[in-house]
Amino acid sequence: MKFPCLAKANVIFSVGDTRTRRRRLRRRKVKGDAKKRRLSDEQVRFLEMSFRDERKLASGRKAHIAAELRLDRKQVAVWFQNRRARHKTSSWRRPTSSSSWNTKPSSSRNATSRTRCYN
DNA sequence: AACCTAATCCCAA
DNA sequence: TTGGGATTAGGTT
Repeated sequence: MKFPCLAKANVIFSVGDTRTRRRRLRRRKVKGDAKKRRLSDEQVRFLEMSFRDERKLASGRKAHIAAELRLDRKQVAVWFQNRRARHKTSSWRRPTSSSSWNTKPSSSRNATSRTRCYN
């Protein structure tokens, strides 16, 4: 398929917090084209606007955004997912390279802060 | 089935 | 090394 360097790069290792053992695959390289990283300013602006309005994509809003910005729905979904994830955990230092998994704040993981605004 | 989270990957800056 | 788009595995709606 599209993962040339993938064939034998199938690694299995456990992720700290008990939970489950995830099988992670080394990802593709995406051939010579597609060096379209980084969304443009306009796009980010629009996305942020929508994010403030409603943290979770729903209904046709995603499709509208995607159409407006000329992006894939997938891309919009990914943006929202990353946004949510990276904002939530911006309090405690994120792992940065080695050790990663064992180093959560251990305290103040409590709470009631499961507040998701279901609209 | 589409969507989400959590973790990770990976590459440009 | 970091930022951030993309991918993965597994869970939820």
